[in-house]
Amino acid sequence: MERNTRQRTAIRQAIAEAARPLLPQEILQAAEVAVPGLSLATVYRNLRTLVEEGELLTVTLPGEVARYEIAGAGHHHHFQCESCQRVFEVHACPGNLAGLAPQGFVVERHELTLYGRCADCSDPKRPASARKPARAHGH
Amino acid sequence: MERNTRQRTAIRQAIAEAARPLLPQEILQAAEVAVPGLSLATVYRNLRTLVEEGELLTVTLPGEVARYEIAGAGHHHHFQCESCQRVFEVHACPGNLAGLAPQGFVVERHELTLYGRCADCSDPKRPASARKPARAHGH
DNA sequence: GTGGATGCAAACTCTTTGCACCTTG
DNA sequence: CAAGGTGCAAAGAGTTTGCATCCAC
Repeated sequence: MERNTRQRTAIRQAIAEAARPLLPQEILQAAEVAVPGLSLATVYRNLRTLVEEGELLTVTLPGEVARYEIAGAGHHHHFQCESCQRVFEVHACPGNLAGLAPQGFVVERHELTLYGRCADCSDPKRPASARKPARAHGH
Repeated sequence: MERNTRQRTAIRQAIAEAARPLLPQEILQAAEVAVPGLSLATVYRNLRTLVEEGELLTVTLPGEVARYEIAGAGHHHHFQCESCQRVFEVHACPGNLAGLAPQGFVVERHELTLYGRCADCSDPKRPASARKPARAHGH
């Protein structure tokens, strides 16, 4: 049976408030404000549980680690800003992609990712350097 | 200056012969036939070098580790078979995706991945279980 | 001969797991 | 109070790197 712990509540809320797919690290940062001492392992365990329950969706962009978003928005795609690295939902779809595959291939679903500049970063009045990127590690 | 070692030659050839994007592990397996004792570190080092030189392309599908393919095929997308997990090139593109993003977003490029059954796996005469999957790990 | 390349093992990042303790229902 | 949840640290997978040795040019 499912329990409602402070930790789970804080994790759920952090994702709900973000309105965009978040990294586990970002979720930890947002949720540990409400629950000091929250561990990354707990974030991962809850993410898995919430995905299995269908409350969250895993968003995996090419070459990126998994992000998490609230489920229920229906079929959609994602846009990643190449300036701030943040990911946004795109509620549009080119559709009708079954014909693109070679002879004999059966297309069942598709993933589309758009790249470019988000509204903030393409606005000359608000340069990218003024905003905090969604991830900061540099290999 | 670039050198042509037996290792680099074997790695290059393994990828060229595959005609589809390969995992580092698959490249190692194919290349160590020609160069016994080849190490995975050498595969990774050469992959990086060859990508930097523009000879190879990194193919990163959502939620998958990087694969590598020969560069120069022009703009294309990929198809992953959900039965054998292998990845194939798709030389078609829906095009004209710039209009899908929200107001103020600038689309510069896109990635599209199709999922379904490859020609082999959708052919009832050749069941998937008869073919070797491209990756075998099961978390 | 010398600088790039290799093999090995250790280090690193991201994620999962074992275990003892704690907390919710 | 029992089952599920948590924190910590250790373990795993995939990838990178330090270092001594090797070998192409």
